[in-house]
Amino acid sequence: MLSAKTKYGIKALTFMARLEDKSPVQISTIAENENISHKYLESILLTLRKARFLGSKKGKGGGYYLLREPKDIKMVEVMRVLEGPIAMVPCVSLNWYEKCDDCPDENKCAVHKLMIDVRDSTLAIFNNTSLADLIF
Amino acid sequence: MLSAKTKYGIKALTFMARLEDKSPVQISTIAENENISHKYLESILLTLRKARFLGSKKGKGGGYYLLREPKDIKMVEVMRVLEGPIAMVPCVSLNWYEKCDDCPDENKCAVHKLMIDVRDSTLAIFNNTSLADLIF
DNA sequence: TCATTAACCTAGTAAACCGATAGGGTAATA
DNA sequence: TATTACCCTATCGGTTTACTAGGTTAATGA
Repeated sequence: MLSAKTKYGIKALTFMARLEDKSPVQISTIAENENISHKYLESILLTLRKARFLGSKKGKGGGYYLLREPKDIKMVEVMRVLEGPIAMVPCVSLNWYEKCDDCPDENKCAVHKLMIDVRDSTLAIFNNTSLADLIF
Repeated sequence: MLSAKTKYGIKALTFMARLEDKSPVQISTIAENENISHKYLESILLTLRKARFLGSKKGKGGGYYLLREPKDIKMVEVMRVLEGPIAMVPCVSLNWYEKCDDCPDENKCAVHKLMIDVRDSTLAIFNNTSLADLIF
């Protein structure tokens, strides 16, 4: 299951990407338009800012804004920041690898073999999709 | 994340598929060989039996056995029984569809669009992989 | 200068989910 | 008829998740 965090994060990013005006957008604006809890969205945008997707401005007229062009924001980066590993099992994760306790030889493991295929195809999609591709 | 339930279920199925002897295998045998808790595996095999992947035999010399040839067991069926929906969000699920509360129009939703692609590529893999493909 | 605005940050919580266990019941075998 | 091994329900402890509370800091502008 995709977490609400990731879902909301992507929605917020696309909301910003769709705007003509490039001046800062307030959390409330996004929260109301996308039907997301203000406070929860706040924590998500904070994460996205720390990951260098967003910049922010405090005080009156402040808010968040995209630091890069939508076409330069690959979904694989967004997914890794918000959702974590792309792989369905740690033993096939490229960035969060972890050995299974129970598996003596992962080269003979059926789950491992299957999940590598799934990881690769999912990865290909996230690598080839940018934020710009999701706006229409 | 893939649940332990699904992981153990697939391991149990491949364990059986690899056997020359087609007589019933006891839970304990699989549990010991694959390092799975006996009691937990028991509940998983029960699920697989109810889903008609396995048959069972009670009493001494009893156990579980595959009802179909490994090549005729598609992973998409196994995944749906053990893991549930293939899709990462209910709004793109073919078998467990559910509308999002927050989304007024899912045709304009970025998450929806992205997750349809992921679902389709994952589905293709599970459709084209049988239990027999995972034994080597 | 100082009130207002809006992002920043830490902590906490209720509910849900998950992996595992307990403890019997039932049917088949020898 | 004792043993074996599957069948079934209930429960539990730990973790994660979605969300909330409540205050701090920095920028704006009247």
